[in-house]
Amino acid sequence: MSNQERDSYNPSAVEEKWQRNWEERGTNSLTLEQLKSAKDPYYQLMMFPYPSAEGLHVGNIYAFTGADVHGRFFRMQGRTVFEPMGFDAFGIHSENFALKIGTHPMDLIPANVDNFTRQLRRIGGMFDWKHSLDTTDPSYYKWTQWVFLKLFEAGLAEQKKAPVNWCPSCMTVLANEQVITGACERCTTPVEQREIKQWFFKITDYAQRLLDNLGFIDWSETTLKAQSNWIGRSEGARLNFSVVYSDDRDTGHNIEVYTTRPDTIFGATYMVLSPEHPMVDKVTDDEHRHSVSEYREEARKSDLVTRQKTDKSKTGAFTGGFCANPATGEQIPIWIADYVLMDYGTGAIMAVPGHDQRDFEFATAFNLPIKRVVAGPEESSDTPLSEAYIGPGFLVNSGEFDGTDVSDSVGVFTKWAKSHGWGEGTVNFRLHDWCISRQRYWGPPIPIIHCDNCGSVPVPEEDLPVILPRVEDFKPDDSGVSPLARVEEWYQTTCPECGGEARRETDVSDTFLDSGWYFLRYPSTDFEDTAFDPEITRRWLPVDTYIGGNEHAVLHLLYSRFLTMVLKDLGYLDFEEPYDVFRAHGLIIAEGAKMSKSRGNVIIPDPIIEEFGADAFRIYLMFLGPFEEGGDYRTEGIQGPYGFLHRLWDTALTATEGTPDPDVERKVHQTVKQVTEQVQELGYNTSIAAMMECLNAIRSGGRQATRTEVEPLIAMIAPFAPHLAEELWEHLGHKESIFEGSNWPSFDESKIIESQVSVAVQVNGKLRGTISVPQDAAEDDVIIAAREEDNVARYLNGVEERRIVHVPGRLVNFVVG
RNA sequence: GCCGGGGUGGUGAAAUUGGUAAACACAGGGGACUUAAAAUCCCCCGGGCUCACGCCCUUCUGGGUUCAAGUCCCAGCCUCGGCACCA
Repeated sequence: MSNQERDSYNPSAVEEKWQRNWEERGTNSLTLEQLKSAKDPYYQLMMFPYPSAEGLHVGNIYAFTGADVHGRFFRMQGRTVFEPMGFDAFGIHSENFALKIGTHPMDLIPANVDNFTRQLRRIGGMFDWKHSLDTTDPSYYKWTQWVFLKLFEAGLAEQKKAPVNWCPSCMTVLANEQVITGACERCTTPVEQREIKQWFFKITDYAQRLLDNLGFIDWSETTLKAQSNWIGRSEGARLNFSVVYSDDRDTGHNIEVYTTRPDTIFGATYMVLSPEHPMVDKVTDDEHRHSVSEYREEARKSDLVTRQKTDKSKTGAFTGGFCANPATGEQIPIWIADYVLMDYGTGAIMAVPGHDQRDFEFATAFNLPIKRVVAGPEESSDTPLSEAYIGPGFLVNSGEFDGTDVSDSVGVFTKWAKSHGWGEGTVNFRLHDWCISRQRYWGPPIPIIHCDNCGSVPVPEEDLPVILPRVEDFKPDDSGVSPLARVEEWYQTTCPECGGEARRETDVSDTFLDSGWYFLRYPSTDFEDTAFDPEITRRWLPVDTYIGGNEHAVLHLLYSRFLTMVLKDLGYLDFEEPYDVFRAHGLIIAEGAKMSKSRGNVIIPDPIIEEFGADAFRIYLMFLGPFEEGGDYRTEGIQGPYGFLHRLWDTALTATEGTPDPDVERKVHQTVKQVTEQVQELGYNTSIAAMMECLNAIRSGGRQATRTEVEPLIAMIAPFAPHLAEELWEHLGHKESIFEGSNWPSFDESKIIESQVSVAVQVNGKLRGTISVPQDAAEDDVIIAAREEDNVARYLNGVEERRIVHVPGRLVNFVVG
C-alpha cells in the first residue's frame, strides 16, 4: 500500500469537502445581525499580510495558524468569534515590485490578492471572508482619508518644511522608523538629509500617554520593552547659557542645552552645538567663519550612516564664540560637532568631559580642559581621569555643593537652577513626530487642497474618497515631488472654500496610516456611510487578542495605539488602547538556519500541503516549539504529526460503544485539563504532545478505543486540524459542524486523580528507588514503605537518620549522617 | 555600550515554577509481517563502569544558598533580537 492508501484518511479529499461545506453553510462568517447582537463576542485579530507576488510564506502561515487555533478554541468554548483577514496592499514595496516587472500596481495587486485568498482558504483558517478588506480599495481608503481629516481638524496634522530622511535609491522620504542605523530599511542605501515640506502627525503630544498605558496593557514583554525604548523618555533639565563677548559682556543671546546631569554643571568646560543649530551663525566670529561653514557643509553632506557611527573619532570646529557657565561664571568656548544631533533635546549640550565619555573623547581630541566634579569611592577631587567617570560618588570642585551624594544631586541642581532663573527640570522624549507624507504614487492621496487665498483646505467629507488616478508613468524621480504632481488634469481643482483655482496635495500617505486603523474597519465593512459603526464597535472592540510579528513592535503597533487615542479624544471611540492582549509569535527557521533564497532553504508551503494536507502542516508548525519563540522546520519532522493524524483517524473509525477503561479515561480527563489550560496561553507544542500521549494510551497494546475515549480527542484536535476533526465528528453521528455550539470537552477533577502515585525516594538527595503508594496515603505509611524499599534500605542500614523530608505525592528524602 | 530573550541527548524540544532531568516527536539501530520493497506494528536509543542487582557522571563554565538546583543568588563565556554619539 502507498502512503495514501494505507487507510482511508485522504487529507486532500477531506479538506476540500470541509472547505466547501464551510463556504456553503457560512460557518466562518458572521451575519450583520450576529455582529450587532453577539452575546459573548471575541475578536481574534492577526496582522494582515502584504500580498506579495511570491505568495504566502511559511512565516505567514505560522502566524495565522497560531492565531486561528486560538480563535477556534474560544469558539468551541461558546464564544462568538470574529476572525477577519485582509490585505495591506498599498506602499512602496508593491510599487517597487510593479516597477521592476513592468506591471501597473492596479493590475498586479488584484492578482496577488486572488492568489493569497486561494492559499489562505487552503490552509483552513476560520477567516470571515464576508468582512475582508483591502487597503487599496477606494471604499477602504475613503476612510483612511477621513482619519487624516479628523487629525487635521484636531490640529494634529501639520505641514512643515523639515529635514527628512531621503532614500536616493527609492527616491522617497522615509520615516525615522524606516531608517536602520542610517540606511534605508528596504534597500540598505545610505539615507541623505533633504529639506522638504512634509505632513506630520503630532504623535509626540501623546508620548507620555503612550508610555503610561504600557503599564496596563497585556502585551508580550519584549514588545512593551521595545515601545518604551522607542519612546525613550528621559528626565533632565534645560539650562540656559548666555552668550558673551570675550570681555565678558553679555551679547543678549542665550543658548539652551538639555542635560540629564545638571549636577555636573561645574564640570562643563565647553559647549557644543549641532552643526545645524540656528545659533551657529550668531556665535561664530569672523576669524572662524570659514572653517565653521566648511565643517557645516561637510556635516550636511555626510550621510547619516557615517555620521551616526559611534566608533568614529570625534570631529568639530571652534566657533570663536563663548558663553558663561551659569554655575561658575567662567567663560567656556562654543564648538560645533556632529556628535550633537539637532533633533534630540535642544540640539546643544554643555560638555562635561570628566563624566561623559563622548565629551571626554572630544575634549581629548581638541585639547579642551577636563574637570573632575564627581569623586567615586577611594577617589578625591584631583584623582586623574583616564576616561569619563559615571559611577556613584560625591560631588567635588562644585563650590557649595561639594560632598553631595550624586544619587540625589540631580534634583538639588534642578531646584537651584530654577531658583536663579537659568534652568528648569524637563522631560525629553526620543520619539519624533510621525512623518506621513510620501512623494510616491501607490498610496491614498492626502485629502488636502492648496489654495492661494485660503491655504491648506481639507477636502470636504462628502467629496471623499479622493481617488488615486490610474497613471501609467508612476515612476518617482529625483525632483522630490510625487508622480501625481505630473498629472495636471488630476491635481487642478477648485478650492472648496472660495471656489477659486486650487491644487490638490500630490503626496500620498504612509502605509502605516492604512494599517493604523484597519482593526476598526473589519466589523463594520457592511457599512458604506461610516468608517466604523458605533454600536458594533462598542460590542467588538478593543480587540481581544492580537497576534503578530515583533518586527512591528514599534512601527505599526505604536501608530495604531496613537490613532486610537486620538479617535477616543475626538469622541469616536470609548477606549484608548486598541488591543487588550498582544502576543508576538516567534520566528520559523529551516534546518537550523534562517530561511533565505541564497541558502536554498526556503520552505514552499503548497507542495507540503498537497502531500500531507493542511491539517498535518498546521499541527507540525504548532508542534515545532513554543509559539512565542518559533522553531526549526525540518522536512522529515512532519512525519510525526502526519502519522498521529492517521492513527487518530483509524482509532476513531474503529471505536466501539463500550465502556471506557478507567486508566484510559483518567488519561483523557488529564489531557482535557492540560490542553484546555494551555491552548489559551498559546502552549501549542505541549498541548499537541499531550494529545499524542493520550492517543498512545488509548491505543496501547493494540487495544481498540471506545467512542467516549476518542471523542474528546477529536474535539481537542479541532482547532489544530479542523478538517479532520469535522470529518470524524460527522462520522460519530453529529449533524452540525464541530465549531457550531460549545463542543469543547470538559473534564472532571475527580477523575483526574490517580489512585496510586509513584514517589521518589532519596537518601541525601540522591535517588535510590521509587515506590508506589495510594494517592491519599498517610505520611507515616509512605515513610515506612520508603524505608522498606530494598535499595533504600541498603543505604539506611547502619547510619543515623537526621531528618526526613516528605513532599506528598512527589518524594521522600532521608537525610542521614 | 545599554536593554531584553536564550544556552538541556545526534536533532526539534519537555520538565506541575525548588522535588524522579530528557515527556512528545524526528533521525538512528534491532525485530515482526512481506518473495521483496514501501507502509504498519513492537523493542532499544545522554555518557561511562558492570554478566547482573546496581554505581558514578551529565542541563554553557566556575562559585554559592538548600535536605534537594535545569529552575534561586554571584561572577564569567557564547548566542539571538531591539536600541544606539539620545546628552
